[in-house]
Amino acid sequence: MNQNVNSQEWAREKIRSAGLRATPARIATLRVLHGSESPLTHAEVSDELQNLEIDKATVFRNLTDLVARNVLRRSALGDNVWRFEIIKESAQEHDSHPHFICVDCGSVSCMEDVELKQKSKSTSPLFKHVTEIVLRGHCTDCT
Amino acid sequence: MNQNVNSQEWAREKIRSAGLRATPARIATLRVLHGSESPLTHAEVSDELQNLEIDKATVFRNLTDLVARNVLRRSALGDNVWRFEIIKESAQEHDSHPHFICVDCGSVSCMEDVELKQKSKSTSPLFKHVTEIVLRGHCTDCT
DNA sequence: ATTACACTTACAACTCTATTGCATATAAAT
DNA sequence: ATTTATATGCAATAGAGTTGTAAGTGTAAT
Repeated sequence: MNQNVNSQEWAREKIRSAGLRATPARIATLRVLHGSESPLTHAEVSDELQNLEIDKATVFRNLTDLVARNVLRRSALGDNVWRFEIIKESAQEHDSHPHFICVDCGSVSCMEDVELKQKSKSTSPLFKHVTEIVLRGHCTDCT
Repeated sequence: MNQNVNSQEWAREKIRSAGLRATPARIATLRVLHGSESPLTHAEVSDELQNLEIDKATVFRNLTDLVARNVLRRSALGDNVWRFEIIKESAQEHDSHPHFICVDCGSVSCMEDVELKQKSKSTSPLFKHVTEIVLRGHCTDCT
C-alpha cells in the first residue's frame, strides 16, 4: 500500500516536472512502464489500463508527449511496432543501450554490455550520431 | 536495350531457379530491386510498378514468396515498414550486413565495415544467433 | 474554496501497412 | 494444344497510428 502511494507520487512528480499535467491516464501509464523490465508496446500498455477505460488515442498521445519531454524513449525494435520505456536519469545521456528482440517469441531485452566497432578505420562514417541500436535474432530459449 | 534483355533474363532465371514461376509481376519486382542501391519498401516497389497495374496484394505476396525462397531479404529498419533487398550470392551466408537508417530523411544505407563486440566476455550472451543489426541516427547530410 | 482557462480526454473518422479468401487467369510441363 | 498447379485481381479485413472536435479537467491565481 505504501508502495503504491510512493509509485503514485513518483509518477505524479515525474510528469509535473516534465511540464505536463498529472492526469490519471498519465500517472497510470507511467506506473505500468515503471513496473516493466523491458519496453512495452502501445497495445501492451493499453491492456494493462483496460480497467480504467482510457481511450487508445489518449494513450498514444500521452506516450508521444512523454517521449517529447524526455521522460520516455520510443524504440523501433524490428517488428514494426513502437515500444516505450522509461529513461533512467541515473546514467544521463548515456543511458541509451542496444536492444535485442527474438524473432521467434518476440521477447525484448536490454543489452548493456555490447558496443559497436568499425572494422576499417580508414572508412569515413556514413553517420554522425547513432541514436539507436537494435539486434534481432533467436534467443537462447527459442534456439 | 541489350541491357534490358539481360536484366530480364537474369530475373527470369533467378525466379525459376528458386522454384517459382517467372511471371511478369515477379520479373518486374526483381528488376526494380536490382536497380536499387538500398532496400526498398513495398510502397516504393509498387510505385515503380504503377504503369504495370499490378495489385498491391500481389506485390506483397511476391515479395514474401521471394523472401521465403531466399532470393530477397526482408529487413525491419525501425520506421515500422518492411524493406526488401536482393541477397547477393557472392558473399553466401555471410552477406548479412548492418543497416543504417537516418531518422531525419529516412535514407537507408548498407554498412559493410561495422561489427559488434561484447564489452565483458564474462557475461553469458542472451542470444544465440543474431540475424539482423540496425542502427538508427542522423546521417551526415542531415546533421 | 472558487474561478478561469489552457490543457486533456473521449469519440469517431481516417490513413497506412499488411493479410486473407476466393474466383479467375496463366506459366510451363506434358 | 491440353492440363493443372500456381499466380493474380479484387474485395474485405485487421491492426498500428493519427487527427479533428466538442466536452471535460488539472492547476494556478484569485
